[in-house]
Amino acid sequence: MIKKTDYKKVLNPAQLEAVMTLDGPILVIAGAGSGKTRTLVYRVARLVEVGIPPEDILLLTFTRKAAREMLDRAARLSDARCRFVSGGTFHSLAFKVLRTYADLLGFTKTFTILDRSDMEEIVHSIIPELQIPKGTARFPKRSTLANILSKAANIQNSIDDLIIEEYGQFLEFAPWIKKLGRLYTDYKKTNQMMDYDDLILYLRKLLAENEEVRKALSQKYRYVMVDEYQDTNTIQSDIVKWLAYDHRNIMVVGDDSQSIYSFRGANYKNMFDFPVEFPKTKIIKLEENYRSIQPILTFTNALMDQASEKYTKCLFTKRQGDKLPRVVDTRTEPQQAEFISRYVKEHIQQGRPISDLAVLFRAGYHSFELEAKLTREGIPYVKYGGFKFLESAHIKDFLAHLRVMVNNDAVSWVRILRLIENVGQVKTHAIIEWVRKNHIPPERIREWPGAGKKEGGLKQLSKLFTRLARLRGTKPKKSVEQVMEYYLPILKEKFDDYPRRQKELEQLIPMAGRYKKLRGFIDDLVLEPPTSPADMVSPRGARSSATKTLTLSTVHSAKGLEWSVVFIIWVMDGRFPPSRTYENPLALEEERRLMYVASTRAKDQLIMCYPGEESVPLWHTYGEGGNIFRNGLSSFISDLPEDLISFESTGIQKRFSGYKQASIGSDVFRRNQMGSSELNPGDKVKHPAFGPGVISKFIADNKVEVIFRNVGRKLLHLEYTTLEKI
DNA sequence: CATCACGCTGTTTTT
DNA sequence: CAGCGTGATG
Repeated sequence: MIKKTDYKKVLNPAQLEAVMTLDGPILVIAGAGSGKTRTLVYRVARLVEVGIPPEDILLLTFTRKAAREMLDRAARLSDARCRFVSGGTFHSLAFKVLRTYADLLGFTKTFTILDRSDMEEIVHSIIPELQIPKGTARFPKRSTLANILSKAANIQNSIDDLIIEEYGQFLEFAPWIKKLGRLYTDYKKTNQMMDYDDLILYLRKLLAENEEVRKALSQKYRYVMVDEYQDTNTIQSDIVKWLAYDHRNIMVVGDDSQSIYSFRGANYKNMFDFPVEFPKTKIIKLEENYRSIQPILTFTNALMDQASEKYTKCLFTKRQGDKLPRVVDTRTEPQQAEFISRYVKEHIQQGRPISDLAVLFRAGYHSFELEAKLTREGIPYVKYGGFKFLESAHIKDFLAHLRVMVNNDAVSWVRILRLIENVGQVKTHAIIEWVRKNHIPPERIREWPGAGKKEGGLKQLSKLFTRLARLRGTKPKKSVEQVMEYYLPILKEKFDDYPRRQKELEQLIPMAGRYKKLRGFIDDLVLEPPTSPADMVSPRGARSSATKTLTLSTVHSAKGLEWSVVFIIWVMDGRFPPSRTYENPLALEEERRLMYVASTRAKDQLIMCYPGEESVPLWHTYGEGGNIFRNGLSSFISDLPEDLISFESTGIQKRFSGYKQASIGSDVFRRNQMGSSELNPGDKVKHPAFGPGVISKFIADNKVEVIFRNVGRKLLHLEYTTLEKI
């Protein structure tokens, strides 16, 4: 069905210009809530309307889901053909292209994609090869190593530089980490594997070095649009350049103020470089906000005015409202929780829906205290963010069985075998070695010469694989059911909370039902993990009655969601390495952007809660279950003109002052081993941890008097220390 | 050689 | 809180 659209009626002048300009490079600077998606949707519709075949249009978005939603909307409002527009993430595009051209890079077309935890497992398995001397303390753990390697790949930095800049505490391990990186790369090559970073790196390589591929792609995708351009990294922006190299029909949309993915190499400066790369770029600013009331926008404008590098834009709105954003100065986490739960209760009493409310946190674990409070008060809530469905152990276990059928990879074998009783690390590796050497198909695993009575589990496993082998070539649903039958007993044995996990696993059956081939199912699961809220709800305190929900969320997963009242909990804690503290102006900038993103989610009211300024210059702790906060109020809020925000205080007396270090309660002590580990202001952190080892060493080195209490059977509890007065 | 219990460490965000 | 390493036990 094709509807004629009167664009002038539904778009404002800036949006209209973005929609009607079809050729040549365009940069759309889309402020928060300015109808960015709407603009993209109409532009897709317009392109199709003027006769561009939908499959010639490429829409790169942040998530696959975002692409689908946009295309559905475009299809609904004008032309059903919009559904056939090519849309997806950089990674899914790369995957499609690489499946076709893998041989040009020395890969087979059936290479395996590694997700983050696969990567970590491989990294972990390589560590012994480094032959690190025994007794070496604090070698980074697998997830940290994976982070380092991945980030180095993403920002195109040497591992040395990255370690110096961001992982100073691991400086002494740099040579080993570099070696690890090389071994990991080798491993991937010999096993025909690519991780997420490789996908985009190889795509760029293909485009840069192979003119044929570039021609083919730019002929295929004659119109390219990129959403959330501020969140692309340099590699991705290179890909964009190559894709548009021949035709220059490229539109990128983003907001330099909303860049939140710098931790994985996103570079908002791409927004500034775009007009340089593409001369004669048309720059269009969308500044009218349709979401918030003016006081909130005035506040966010003022916030971003402080940014050092930006496209100057000024958000405005026609929405009426005069409530100022409130800053509520609490002193402890329990107080924050108390304040919010009281607000929520009043809100409910006034008969307003609880789903109006959202609480944004920068990090998932900042919500623990509030979650506990809400649970105690019987206030239902849903938590978004946190660990993904696919990353949980049971899902990985489960899928490993299927993956072996598609690709005999060692990572999956390790998972599968470790689930069998009486098979540990040693036997696992012996079996894998045996399988590899003798080219044993999975169904013959029971023939392993080392198997005795104890390893009866191998027989069961063989049976499973025999069944799966028979199902080869059929639709994946049946295979999934077979694995389910095999795995459920293991699940029940392994996890106490198996009912929940079982339910999650059962979701896989209908998903598999939509696929014809097992391989496609698995590849999509890795590249396109289910991201609906239902999938993301964390086990912790989640309620299924989702009608009345207070949504807790990290800033990140809050993208694209809206609420009337938003609380922002802004915890400044001392857990980050030195580059993230406020001595670093770049970190301040990033914090400001995060705050901007968070605040522009608000519709009517915005309430910020955070610990107030203390006179303790270094760090201090709060009571039971508290956090270590660093220097309270953030400078970029306190610098703002007073009439933009209203400050309130819950008026709790200062607990500690005048000491470099105040007190460490035993509970807090257990929880807060992070943070600044040298206890001198301005000193660089040498250890990531602030645990008993570091404390006692510090005490010894500095000959500081310390009082130990609660020296129990378990652990030396350091309850109170007093260091020198400032 | 596997497993269990215990103690310790390190905790963001995600394709 | 969970994941890791270690050392004791079977």
